[in-house]
Amino acid sequence: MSVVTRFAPSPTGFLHIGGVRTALFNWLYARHNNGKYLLRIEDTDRKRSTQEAIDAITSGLEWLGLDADEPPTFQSANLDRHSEVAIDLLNSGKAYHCYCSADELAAMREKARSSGSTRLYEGTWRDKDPEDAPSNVKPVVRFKAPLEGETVVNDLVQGSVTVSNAQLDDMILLRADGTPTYMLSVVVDDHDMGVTHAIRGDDHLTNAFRQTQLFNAIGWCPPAYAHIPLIHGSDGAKLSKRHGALGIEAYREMGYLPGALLNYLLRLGWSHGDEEIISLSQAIEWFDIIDVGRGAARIDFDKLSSVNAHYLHETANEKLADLIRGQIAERTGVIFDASLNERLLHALPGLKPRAKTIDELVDISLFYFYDRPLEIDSRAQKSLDEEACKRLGRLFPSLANLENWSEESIDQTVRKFVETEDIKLGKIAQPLRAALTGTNISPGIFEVAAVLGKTESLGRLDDVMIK
RNA sequence: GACCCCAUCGUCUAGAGGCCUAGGACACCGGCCUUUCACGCCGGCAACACGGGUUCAAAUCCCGUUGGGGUCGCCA
Repeated sequence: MSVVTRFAPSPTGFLHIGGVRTALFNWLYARHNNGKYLLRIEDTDRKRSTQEAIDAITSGLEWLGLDADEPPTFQSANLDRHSEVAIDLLNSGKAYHCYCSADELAAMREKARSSGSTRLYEGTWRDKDPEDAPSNVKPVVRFKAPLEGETVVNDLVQGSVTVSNAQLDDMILLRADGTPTYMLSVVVDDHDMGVTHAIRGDDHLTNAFRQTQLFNAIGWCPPAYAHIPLIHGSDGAKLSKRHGALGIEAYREMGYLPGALLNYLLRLGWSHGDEEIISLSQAIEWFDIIDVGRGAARIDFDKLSSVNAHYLHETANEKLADLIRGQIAERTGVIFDASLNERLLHALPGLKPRAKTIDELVDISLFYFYDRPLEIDSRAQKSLDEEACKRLGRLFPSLANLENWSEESIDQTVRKFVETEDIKLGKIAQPLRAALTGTNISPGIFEVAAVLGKTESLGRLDDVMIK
């Protein structure tokens, strides 16, 4: 039987990092087994589902490259089918109408909790005569769950998990308005879509028992379940919306690369020996659920950054230029023409190793593009005292006379100058850096001068030097 | 509270009874390189939650304790 997995987010909020990891694991497992990976939008809660959230999920997954093998399924489109299954269950005596009011239910819940029971609904209408039904109440349809014995889920991650059926009450299949509930919809859709492996968050583990019971009652075979541990915040608490969990687009905006994010997430809870940097194709080859860990993991932005830095450094300059050009233009006001594009491309090799995220890369690239005269920051200002400015003035002519403006020739010229002035290289290199970049931190200063070009370099020098 | 799950350096993890004096990565601390900041390289700090078993031998198996997490909707 060929493998079919699915990622089934509900579009009631953004696509968060835990969801992305669930999607990744499902995607990898399908790819590894030459199976199919499907996307199902669980939008049966019409009040809370939004088009905005659907778009966020779709574009997030697209950005990450987690492509589904078929167009997404919208659960809301299958409502009739779900209801039919419930009606069948009703007709075969495996489900029944329940007329309890919200107040009655609340009372039962209260009672169950104080008596230490998990079985919230008492099964009031399970065996009652339908003749006794109040005419003014629209009933829900409940599943007639087994009262005795136990239900076992052979989880691919957690192992065999058993719960006593006495713990599980009769879940609602159809609401009073006739619409199916999540528990029913998931079961029917998983079956209809041919899902063989349901890889999802650990928070669904208890649902697996009820879903298994439903599958059995209908006479279908449940998929293999794999409940992966949740991702916690750096404080160890649940990564929830309330605790500042972010949508995937926020990570994009923070300057993380999709490949890096995926690599980082993959290593959260899954490992292959000591491997840390793992390409997607390598991951497909190696990934198996057996290697997924059982403990929850905390998100660590330092490590994410470190992985991101690695991917950033490996990204081709042209690609990087495409990624940052817009932001540079926006922040400096420059309009990129052929020569500025050229400048950016030449600047990148020196800039790249100094940045961990796309954001940082933009930050440290800006000085190449600001218009003259440059704003000199306070730290750089310190190396531009009168003496230094005069020295730059004395250096200027020999640079102006350079015919071949290259990193090597600038290097030679400056070193010669250092000899004649009998000073340390730093005495001129730092003022030069301040003049050319407006800061005291930058790539090698000869490289900077070369990338900037002769005209721009001499101009920036002229702005601060004393003749 | 009830039920279920989990437990190796600060963090992510390797580890399937002897290969463990517990390995790697991030972070942190030194050093080298160097005109600055990085990158890179070298080195260091740092963990089997606790208590009982089982065994010739336990981080690895069993039980308990403690700690953490999840679930308990006519939400998904």
